[in-house]
Amino acid sequence: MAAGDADRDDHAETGAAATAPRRATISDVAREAGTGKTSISRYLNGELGVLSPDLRARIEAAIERLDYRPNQMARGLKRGRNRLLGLLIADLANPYSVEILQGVEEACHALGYMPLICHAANEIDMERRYLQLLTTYRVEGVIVNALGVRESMLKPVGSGGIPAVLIDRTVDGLDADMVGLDNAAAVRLGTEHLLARGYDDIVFVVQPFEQVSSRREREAAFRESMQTTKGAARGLTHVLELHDEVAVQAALAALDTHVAHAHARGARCALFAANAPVALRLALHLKAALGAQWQQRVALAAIDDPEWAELAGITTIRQPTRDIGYRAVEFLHERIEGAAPKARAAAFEGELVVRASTLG
Amino acid sequence: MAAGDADRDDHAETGAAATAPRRATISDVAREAGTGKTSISRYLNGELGVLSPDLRARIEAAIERLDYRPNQMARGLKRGRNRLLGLLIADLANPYSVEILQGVEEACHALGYMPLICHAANEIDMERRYLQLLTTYRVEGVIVNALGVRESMLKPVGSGGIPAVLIDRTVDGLDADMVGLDNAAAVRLGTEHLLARGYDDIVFVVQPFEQVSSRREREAAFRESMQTTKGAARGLTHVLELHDEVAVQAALAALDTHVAHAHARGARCALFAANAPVALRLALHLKAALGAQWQQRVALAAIDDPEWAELAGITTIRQPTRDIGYRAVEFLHERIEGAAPKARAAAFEGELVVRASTLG
DNA sequence: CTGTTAGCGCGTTCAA
DNA sequence: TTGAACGCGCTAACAG
Repeated sequence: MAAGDADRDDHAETGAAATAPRRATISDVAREAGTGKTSISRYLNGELGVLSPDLRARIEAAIERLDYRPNQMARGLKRGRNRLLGLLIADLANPYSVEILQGVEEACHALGYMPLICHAANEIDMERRYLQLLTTYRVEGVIVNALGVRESMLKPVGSGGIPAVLIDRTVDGLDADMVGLDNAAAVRLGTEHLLARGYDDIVFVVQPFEQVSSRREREAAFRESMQTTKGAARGLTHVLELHDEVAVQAALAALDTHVAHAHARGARCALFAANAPVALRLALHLKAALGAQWQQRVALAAIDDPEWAELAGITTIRQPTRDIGYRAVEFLHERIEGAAPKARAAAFEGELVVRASTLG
Repeated sequence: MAAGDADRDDHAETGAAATAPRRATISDVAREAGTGKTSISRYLNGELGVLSPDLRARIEAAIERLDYRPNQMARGLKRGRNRLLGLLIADLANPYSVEILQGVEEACHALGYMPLICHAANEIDMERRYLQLLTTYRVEGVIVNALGVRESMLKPVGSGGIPAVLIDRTVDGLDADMVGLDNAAAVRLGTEHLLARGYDDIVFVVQPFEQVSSRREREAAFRESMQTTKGAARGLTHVLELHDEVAVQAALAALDTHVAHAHARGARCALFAANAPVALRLALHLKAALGAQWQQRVALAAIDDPEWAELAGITTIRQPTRDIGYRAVEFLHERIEGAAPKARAAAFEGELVVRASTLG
């Protein structure tokens, strides 16, 4: 009927199936309050002292009546900041990540940011995709906990680009802020506990660690802390590629024979998992291989403290995940505000939680 | 050219500490390619056939050179759609939620949406806050899995507002799409399994269920399936308020005495947890109270199939979480595209996973 | 104290 | 085939 373009007024109250009653804009509010957009904007931005009580009341009423909500997008477009923080997580199925998340959210909440959470689900090209997407949405900063990010991906981030902070792992050739566990200390804590408990054959089990700095550091720390030990305890590293079932089976078989030999030798054997996913896989295998009483045959310790640790009774090194997440946001915030361009790093201490598994 | 306004070229490579080299805009690209913004826009929107090969090449080059990324915010502002989907999750610490998330992400990926994940961490005013925030960011739709959302909160959502779909639980007085588990069937599956296994004293353990529809439904289904049973099996419901430690202790104590009495009576007792968090709490308690061999004293089954279920050897009813999340997005998508205003519901079937716990 | 004006980065007519 | 002009919802100078 109408020859015009967008001048339809069919959004009248036609009952229930009304076609999306356009959300009120700042202009609508201005009209409703009988004033200009500027005053509304001022009101919204808390410049209260500058408004006459009368106008202020009218504005309040109008906003209420129209159920008006300022459009963050438009706001961001103008201001240049949209209060969005990108959060790239490699694997949300890992309880560690969720805990980090809580800290991040808490901090965002406190500092007025809105976290845009991206879950790469361990897929490396997902990471790339999301990183681009975050860029596209003009997030003010990114917190990255990823596996395959190359320096090239964050190129625009590190130097002249979006402020970034890394969690738990660094990226080769990229100098960004970094926050995580004090891996060396944590591993030492675990190793020394096991040694003190009389275990003299310790196997450190870790996922392929070439790519991920924290894994590398933990493994190195393990070797070192075993070497500096006076005793004749044996230390060995086993690699578990969790996403390759065939490889896992082979590795577990190798582990089994190692444990068997140790037993035959009369040694007391302990497994030290580098993180929760590894620990879970080990526990499942041990249970399947040795029965419900597996705990009495081989000790298991791990970095990370997942919810089932207590149930399985394994000794763990708990990370202050909440603090880590919180600090990450703080770092980012400072950078966004334009502070300290020198790359910083925060390493938090882990806490040893001794459970039945290593009391044998 | 110089008479213009924003013709500053101070973004030259001044070294490392360059002050945030403003991201290229569409105008920059146009200038670089020696053309107008319109052509760039066309190129971006895939209207390729309308561009001369020459221009097209120049544009491509310019974009490459400037590392240009279209600003989604501005784009959304104009178009009215920003491809953002709000996702409100009550508790990410619950593995169920994370699994749902995977399905949602997968679907978003496929349909071209960007999920904006909000984690309420079981706090009811967080939910409110986030719901407002989502509105503020003009998400095109919301997927809600929450505990305290009232009809009033989603008022603007249900009828004339943002399209919404509920996961796992409905909201009183709100007719939105809904997707979740077929609770009645799932509970029946579990109950019948337990009865068939010879358990004749079954305790259904659930969190306070007045507010959350799925809990209500599960409890009702439990009572019903116990009643329709011919045998003389006993059925009882216990409530566990997980966030109130005092109440939990009391409830667990009551549970203990119940189990003891059952044993004294010579009955075979089984616990049926309404979800994973409850199951975990129960398992932890049983282990503490009965020792590592608790499994042999009392059977434990649960709805939900967390990663530790296999480790603890408890029988579970696994939900097709991925499908649920995926379907939720599909529903939302259809609605966003302006389809079917009648509220639909999708109930997925659970799958019984029998483990040692109920084979006693 | 208040309103007017000019864009933010982009898509979309409408002419050329 | 291409480009100029206008406006999305909002904020930030400038006047009044």
